[in-house]
Amino acid sequence: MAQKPSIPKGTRDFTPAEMVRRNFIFDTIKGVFQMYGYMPIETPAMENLDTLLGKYGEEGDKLLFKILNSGDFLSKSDAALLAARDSNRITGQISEKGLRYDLTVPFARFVVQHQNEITLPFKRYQIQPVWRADRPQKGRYREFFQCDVDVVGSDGLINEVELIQIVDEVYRKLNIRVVVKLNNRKVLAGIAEIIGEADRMVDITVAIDKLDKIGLDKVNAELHERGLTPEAIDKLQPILALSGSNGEKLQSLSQILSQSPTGLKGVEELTTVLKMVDTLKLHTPVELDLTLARGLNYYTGAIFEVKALDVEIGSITGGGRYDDLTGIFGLKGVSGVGISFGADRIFDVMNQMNLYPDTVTAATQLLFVNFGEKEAAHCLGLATFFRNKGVRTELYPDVAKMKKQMSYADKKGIRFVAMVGEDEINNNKITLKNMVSGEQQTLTPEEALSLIG
RNA sequence: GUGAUUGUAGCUCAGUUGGUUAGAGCGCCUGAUUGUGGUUCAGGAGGUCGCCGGUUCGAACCCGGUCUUUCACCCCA
Repeated sequence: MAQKPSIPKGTRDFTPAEMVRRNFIFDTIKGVFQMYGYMPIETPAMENLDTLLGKYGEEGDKLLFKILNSGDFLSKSDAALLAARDSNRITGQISEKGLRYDLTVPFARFVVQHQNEITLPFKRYQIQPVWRADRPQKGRYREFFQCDVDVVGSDGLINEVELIQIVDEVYRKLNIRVVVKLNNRKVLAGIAEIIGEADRMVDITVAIDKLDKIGLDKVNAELHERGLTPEAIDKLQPILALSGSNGEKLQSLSQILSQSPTGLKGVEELTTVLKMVDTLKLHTPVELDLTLARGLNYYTGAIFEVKALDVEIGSITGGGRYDDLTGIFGLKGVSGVGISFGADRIFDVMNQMNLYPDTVTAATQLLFVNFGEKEAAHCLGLATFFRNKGVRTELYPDVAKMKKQMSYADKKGIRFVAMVGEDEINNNKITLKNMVSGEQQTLTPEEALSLIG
């Protein structure tokens, strides 16, 4: 019985036409990364579960895809837990591997594990899929590609600047209008500190992150719900109301945070980065956004987010500085900073706006019609001639009706069809048909080449 | 995890208050045209109406469950 084939929720197949476009995106991004001295690495799709667990917060743990142990995994598990149907606790007994949730944590693991083979500062890029057991929705998939660039082992803020420069360059090459939003965790920590809620930074940031979306009143309501005192919420108001240029915001902040050394350090970092970025004269606006929080709680300094200006789709790139991610795996004192381009969202944006240049194609340029065994053998040699000259060439593999072979060329968007039968073989010519104009003429291979090239 | 929403031919979609044999456009296949595609014309194939169960004399249509699609929330690229 033939069953209807399907793929898991939130995953997708990509057709050749789509892959050509996706590869254009990947190649563009990769090219820019390499131009800045980042080197590629790859890590396994699956990691040991204890590498992943606890790195993304409670919510992140829930979104991890876990892999069932091989063999008779139930025989070794605790009967009482099984009987109690306690999924959370039974998980540790039946699963010890999980699919990677992002590329940053596996990278941190990689750095620690290979610390003797790599030279700090270590600049790497990594383009691989990640998996999250989320409910799919607009711009959100369960399997998607991230394109990460990170540098570890360097505290210099020049790295932050360089990353912004990379963002600018990638999106200029892809022709997507974006804005870079910049914030700093130290500033957020300072704010939490001076309003007297130092240990509630995550609650505060998660709430104010929604300011754009739900408005001030609802943010205040949520802050209250999350257990902040009315006094603290009151003190927060002037900060939420901050406006003006980046410079003006920084000025106000340095006053507001004057009692918080951490906060002031954040302001100083932001100032330094923004000053350097200014001198670069980028196309992309860089905006200081205090409401930018970002979920991942391993960030300790700069936080970035990039939003597309012409398409409503959440952020298409994000990242930040993490001072001690490798510490969890036993290597202290190595700071990292990096960003991640969300390839699938970029793909969605590019598709929606049809931003691909016409040159994005991998179509065959020349098809040899197959008239029979003898003719095909002759065409094999001719095809090699054209391929050696850089023409994407194929020979139809079967002796099929002309109509079928022509329509194959038509559907594949092949511009030229070569017909080589007995006459052509004898005269060492080929009959070349231009599928767009419909014209055809009999030529020597060299003449044909100049027409195709 | 919470709340909605979708599912009929390969694709996009019609399908009346529940009533005989479920339709259209596009695509596909064959021929008109044995060395000529895209246009035209003639013909043809293709459907357990997502799946399981229930109500009914009778279900694509009503009810329940389940899977899937899309969307919002939580969270996030």
